[in-house]
Amino acid sequence: MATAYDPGAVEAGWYARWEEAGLFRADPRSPKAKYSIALPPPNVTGELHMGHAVNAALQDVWARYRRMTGYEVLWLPGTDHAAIATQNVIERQLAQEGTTKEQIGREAFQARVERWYQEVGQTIISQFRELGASLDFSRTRFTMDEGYVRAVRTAFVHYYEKGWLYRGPRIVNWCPRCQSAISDLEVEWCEHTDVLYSIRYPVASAGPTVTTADAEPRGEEEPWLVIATVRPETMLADTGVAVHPGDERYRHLVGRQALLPLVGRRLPIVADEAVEPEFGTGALKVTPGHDPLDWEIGRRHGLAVVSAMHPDGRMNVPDLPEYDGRPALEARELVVRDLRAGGYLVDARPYVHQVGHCDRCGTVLEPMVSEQWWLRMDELARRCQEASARGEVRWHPPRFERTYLDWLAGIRDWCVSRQLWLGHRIPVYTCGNDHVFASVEEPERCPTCGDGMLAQDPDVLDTWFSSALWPFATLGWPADTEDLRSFYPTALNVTARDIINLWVTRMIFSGLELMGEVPFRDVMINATIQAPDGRRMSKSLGTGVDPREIVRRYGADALRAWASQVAMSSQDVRYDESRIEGFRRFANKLWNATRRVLADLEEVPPPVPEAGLGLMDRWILSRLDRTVASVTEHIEDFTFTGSVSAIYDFVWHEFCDWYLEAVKPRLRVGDPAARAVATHVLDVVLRLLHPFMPFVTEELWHRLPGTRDFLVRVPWPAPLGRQDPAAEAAVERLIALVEDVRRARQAAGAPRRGGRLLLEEALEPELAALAAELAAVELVETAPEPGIVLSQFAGRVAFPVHGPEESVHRTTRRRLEQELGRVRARLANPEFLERAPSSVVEKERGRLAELEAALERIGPA
RNA sequence: GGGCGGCUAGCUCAGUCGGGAGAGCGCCAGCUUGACAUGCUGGAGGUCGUAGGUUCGAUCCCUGCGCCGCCCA
Repeated sequence: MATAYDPGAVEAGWYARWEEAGLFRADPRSPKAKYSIALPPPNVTGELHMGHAVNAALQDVWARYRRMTGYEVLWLPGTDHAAIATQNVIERQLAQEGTTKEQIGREAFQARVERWYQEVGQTIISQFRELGASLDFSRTRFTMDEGYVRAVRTAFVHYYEKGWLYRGPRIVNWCPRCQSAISDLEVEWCEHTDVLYSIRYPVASAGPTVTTADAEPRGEEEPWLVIATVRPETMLADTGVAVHPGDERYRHLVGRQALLPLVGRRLPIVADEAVEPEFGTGALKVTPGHDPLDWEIGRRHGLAVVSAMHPDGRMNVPDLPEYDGRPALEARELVVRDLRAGGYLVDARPYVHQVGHCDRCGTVLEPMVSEQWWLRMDELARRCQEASARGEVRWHPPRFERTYLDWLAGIRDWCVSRQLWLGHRIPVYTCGNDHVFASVEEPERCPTCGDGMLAQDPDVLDTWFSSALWPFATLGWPADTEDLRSFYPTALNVTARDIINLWVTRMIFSGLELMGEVPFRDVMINATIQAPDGRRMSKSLGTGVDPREIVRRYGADALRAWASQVAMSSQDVRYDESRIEGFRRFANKLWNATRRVLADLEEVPPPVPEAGLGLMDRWILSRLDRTVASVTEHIEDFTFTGSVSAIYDFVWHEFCDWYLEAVKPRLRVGDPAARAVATHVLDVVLRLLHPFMPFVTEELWHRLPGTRDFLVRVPWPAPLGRQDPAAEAAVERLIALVEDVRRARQAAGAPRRGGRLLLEEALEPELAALAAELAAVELVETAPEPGIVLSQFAGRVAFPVHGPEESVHRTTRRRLEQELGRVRARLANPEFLERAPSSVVEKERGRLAELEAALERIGPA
């Protein structure tokens, strides 16, 4: 066995053996209880990043733990076609080659995409294998594979036939670069500094006659209104002016008309609650075609909708040739120039506000009116709320349930259509006689008139529409499959919090509506891993971390243990490589501890005997029982941090630091109890650690004597009922004594070994001898003079050097006296004695006695 | 504007059903210790963001404030 743990050497080969043994292949006919997880499918936009690695590590803890606790586990992998994101990736590639998707055409584009899916899909799967993820790759799914297409079409037709899917012109977030609508949740808001322009809109005279656009003030009548806007070019599509109904300044103008500068259109002046009287002058230009709020106002007041922009973001105003066809920003400059020339521009000042960007390509979004498909959300949202009220989905941490409920409470209909080349085509057809119908199957003729000239809707579905079906479409839905019957609902969904509403919520209502049951019982939200600077990891900024690089340097086990320890933190976690490195060292520690135990094993040791154990044996078995309980409880509570810490501390600071150090001589001479106990502890530790560090535990497990099945098929350890408070108390005294002597030795500047120790407090003889050995001193029966008085344990020790005793005592005395002062002050408070629980008071009195005794032993200065 | 979270050692983070403040890394000093220098031994380092309140007692509970981050509008 190598003297140093080498993750690369340990991890190579195991995954293939696991797969060969079919360990991760789920059997729907197994009599065991079922436990399933649908892996959140990574986008096929590229390779896995740190977020995926963390997410997968947590799921694998559950998958392996549940297998070891007797469940039939299905952890189902797959990938998501991520239409808009993938299309962007391919478009960027094409741009680099100096072409565009329009130039190569739909067919060639499709072929490109297929090739890309193949390559990236393979990379992603091999990355999961490197991480040790115990996925059932025989069931790998893709959101565009044949069966999945059927699921998507079935879901669509289901909603369509219920009347919940409708098509209509509405204002949407439009990305001029992607040339597609995107949903509210895909808007990324960024702060921008723009210019806020104040513009005069003349008020038309009361009569029906049209006045000239550049009307001058006349008489006592209000000659104009001033409106404010950061997007002056949109005024070309204004169809009204709105003021707040309670605004005295404008009350007399409501019902009259304003004249739109540069255009000459008459704009009704309406009163609407949505106007903020404090903003600007309190008068709002209403542009229903290019602003969501204005769209609502326009609807309430029956204002016309004018669209002044092409889908690519250029102006569409044929009547105004000087602006027509120009990009929005260019048109903005021209409009401002002309307003200024016409005397309409009152003011222009810098203005900081939030601007929506496409979260896929970063382009500034243009609210625009277009024809889209919408899914009615009222009933679906209500079902989610009811399921939540019944406690059917448990969130971890629980507060995230509110993220979901708050969103549902203010929900709006879901724009499910996208104007992309990539994705699930909307299964709606129109025949030559204008009959419109939806169909799961590819139809040949119109079901109403039999016409065969069918045109399919050109749009595709929002990717999240298909992702929402993931937990059951992957199991074969809409077919009634064995997998679906055995593994739905799934047990768990582990997800980053930024997709709670994009994905988790939509899976829940899709499951409730299409399967009649929630898709999972538990939702575990994993923290986001940030770059060390506290910002999101970003590929373009070079702050991203490639998990494969980390695996290469520290091992998948170290990466996973770290992920388990940090990823349920309350909030984001900054990436800190030294912590991952710490787990590599931990694996080395475990490796060497195993090596040490194995070095003296000649054969399979007997089981741990009931009697004849030493105090150290009883102590470590007792501590082990507590560790088993703690690790298990923390997994069940979704607080893996506690599990990892419990096992780390036990292995390093109890088993290695004290037990192994203590029993080395016994192991060497073949003490059967020590061999049995040490082997047993390793046996249990490797099982406890396996879900977190599968490779190194598997490797060491198979090196233990005896025939060994794969760890994931070995039962999860249960406490042996070996808790032994007496042994724990006795060994605590031993530790206090050894630490006391070591501290005194270093404080005195004494050599590493040697010295005489007198015990003035009872300690079991076997522990006394052990303490002398561990502290490298000789036990004596008479007081060594001069000696250093110990503080935690009653005793004194003399080292071959003399002189520093008093300075050591001074330091100790100062420490003890400080502490004593605090305890005395507390006990001097009559209210404390009266009101604090007696156990707390007793504890303080005990400490007082200990401190006083220690000071007494040391004596006065 | 509304909501949520964070603020604990130099750094990254645990923790506390209210009762002697922890880990890893880093730092200082010393060690070829019969498993491990990916190690061993000892040590330094914190008014637990801030101001109040409740309490015998607050890092923990309550209120206000500040800064950082996220979500929603």
